[in-house]
Amino acid sequence: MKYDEFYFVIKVKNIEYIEAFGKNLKKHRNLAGLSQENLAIDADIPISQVGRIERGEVNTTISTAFALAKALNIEVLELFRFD
Amino acid sequence: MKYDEFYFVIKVKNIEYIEAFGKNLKKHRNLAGLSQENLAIDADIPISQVGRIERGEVNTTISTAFALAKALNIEVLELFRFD
DNA sequence: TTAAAATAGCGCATACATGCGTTAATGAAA
DNA sequence: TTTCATTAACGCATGTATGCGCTATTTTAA
Repeated sequence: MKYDEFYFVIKVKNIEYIEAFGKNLKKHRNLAGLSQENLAIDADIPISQVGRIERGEVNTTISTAFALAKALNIEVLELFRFD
Repeated sequence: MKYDEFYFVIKVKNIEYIEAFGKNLKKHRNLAGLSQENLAIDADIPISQVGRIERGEVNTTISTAFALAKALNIEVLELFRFD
């Protein structure tokens, strides 16, 4: 078998967007004056997960976003307000 | 061993919120005049997934929300603007 | 400096979202 | 009615977010 061309189908899941989301979360957490640990406790999620989200390591779910926003005392859509 | 009281720890992942999100997605899809299939194609996700999200069966991710909003030609935060 | 607090980052098991296919049910138009 | 389009809903494999624990690194304050 012989190939003259190679085709790559790469599905990017918008790493930039996920990283921007994490950055924005961190911003709001600092504005609220909360540590990752306190935010995690208030949102009832593991502290390690807060770190992973802020670092853009995970593509988190809308229910987690909801829990975080609630703990931060802001509207969920504020976590999505960035460029 | 004898128990006088039973304690239940149930972690609800906000089914109402997930259902409201799906309802709102459906609203925006209809506003855009798109079928589930066309939206799925534009957003590059399976049509079955669009249906599951609209029906509130799945707790979707922020990157999927991003892809849907892009296909709908709206800001992501519009998908989170509901009560 | 040193000590304490905060964050980064790893490993692992489990739950679940995704991706892909299929059929059933519903709706709309002829 | 019949046909076609749309949506609902199921099954299954795979990837990955979550949850929990732990240690390393960095930051902050004393």
